[in-house]
Amino acid sequence: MSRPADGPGEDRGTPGGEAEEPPAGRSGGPGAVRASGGRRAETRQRLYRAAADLIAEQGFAATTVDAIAERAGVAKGTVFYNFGSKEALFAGLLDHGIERLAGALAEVARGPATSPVAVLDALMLAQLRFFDEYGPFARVLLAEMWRAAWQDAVLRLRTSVLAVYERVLADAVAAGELRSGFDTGTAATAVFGMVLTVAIERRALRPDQPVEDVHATLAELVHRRISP
Amino acid sequence: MSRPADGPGEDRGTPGGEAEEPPAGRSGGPGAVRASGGRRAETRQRLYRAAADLIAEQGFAATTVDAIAERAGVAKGTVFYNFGSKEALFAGLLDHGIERLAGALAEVARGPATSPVAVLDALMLAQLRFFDEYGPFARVLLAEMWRAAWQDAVLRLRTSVLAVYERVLADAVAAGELRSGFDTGTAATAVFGMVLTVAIERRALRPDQPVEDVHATLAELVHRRISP
DNA sequence: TGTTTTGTACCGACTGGTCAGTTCAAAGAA
DNA sequence: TTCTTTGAACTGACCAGTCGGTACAAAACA
Repeated sequence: MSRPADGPGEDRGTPGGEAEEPPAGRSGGPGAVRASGGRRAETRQRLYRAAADLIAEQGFAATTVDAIAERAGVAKGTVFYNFGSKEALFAGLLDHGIERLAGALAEVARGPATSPVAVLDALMLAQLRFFDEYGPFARVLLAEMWRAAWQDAVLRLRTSVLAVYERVLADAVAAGELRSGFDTGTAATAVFGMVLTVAIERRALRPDQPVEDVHATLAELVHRRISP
Repeated sequence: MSRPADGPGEDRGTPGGEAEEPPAGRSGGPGAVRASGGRRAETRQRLYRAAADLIAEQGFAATTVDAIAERAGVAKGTVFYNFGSKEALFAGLLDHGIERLAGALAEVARGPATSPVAVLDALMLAQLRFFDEYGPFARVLLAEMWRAAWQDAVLRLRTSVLAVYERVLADAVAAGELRSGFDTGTAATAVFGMVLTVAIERRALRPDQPVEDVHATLAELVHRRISP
């Protein structure tokens, strides 16, 4: 093997790691860390988007790395340079999406304090809008959420997304708007799953229906406005 | 091959078809049809169950026919003898499950006529119980429901399962329990997705919690009993 | 009655193709 | 100079589907 002198076989520089940051030259050069101010980040974004699109259509296993690279407009080698493996790319995609969703919901929850029911409403709308914008990600999440392989991601989903719902429901209990003893954990999952399902269905089957209409229906379902 | 004169190459007996019934000897021998009293049907059942288990864990593409055959305790050839292809096996599995679920819900809807809200309650409980019993199928359905490849099955799901929910919601509108103009289609999907998600979550994370408790939470969420 | 034929159901080694991941020299960017 | 990307060839594992063949029960026949 011709490899010059790169240390014992194993892998060469192998940059693709978990790190969101660039690999950080092991030479410790100080300036090197911040590195290519965003070129690499942009490549990763493109790969995330391409992967989400394809995996939403075909599933993880059926989607080839070649196809992802082609759709993203990069060379196959770039995928492995950036992520190291197909699985790591996917794990990164899940994390990235969950983080954004959690951010969107947390922002709503931080908003001007009104009644818990109003906040719940706003959360559902925010989730609906998020999945409307990132439809492929919604499908990927739905399909892969319960696979044992990605339990880490599911855990993050629970602690960062479902927790927002659960907190609001707990507030509602505290405010006397829900019976005390109400199972806020199950209800949080229920609302999340409801919104996720409807968001996907709307995109797939009724793209013309305004998100706001769908949201109104869900709001009516979930609280007392149900009554005529 | 010893088969006498079976026509030009193409496929030989190629039994694996859609038919639920045995292929039925073309010689028309009357007794032959009932054939080996359900042996084949039982093999198919075993294959359905094995496929559902494995696909729930790993997804369709990642599940090999070899693995399905092994888990079912049959030879690989038998899978192709019975279904013709991996895809056809999966399509059969979806159909089979949807048919059973639709049957369970339709039976509830046919029951003694009470208020629409009570029927909605009963439907949710029935769906919860069904997915509790056929957990792997629930996960398969959730994960694969939106893939373009299985649109036929989704259509059947809509016309035979979601329609039951939609009808009850329409009854509720007619009975004045919901505002007229309420979007029963979206709401039906919402309820279905909510129950599906919660059923999977319960099985995966809280297997000890009684289904009835989960149902009570959902019931409170969905209609006016929400109020303290 | 015993024997032969027929068709169903199943078996499992084998094949042809596919794909994740590797390697590497060279070019572009910062 | 160093980091990042390119592009194309290569490998080794893996897998859907095939096909020659077996087992067996129920006709059909003698």
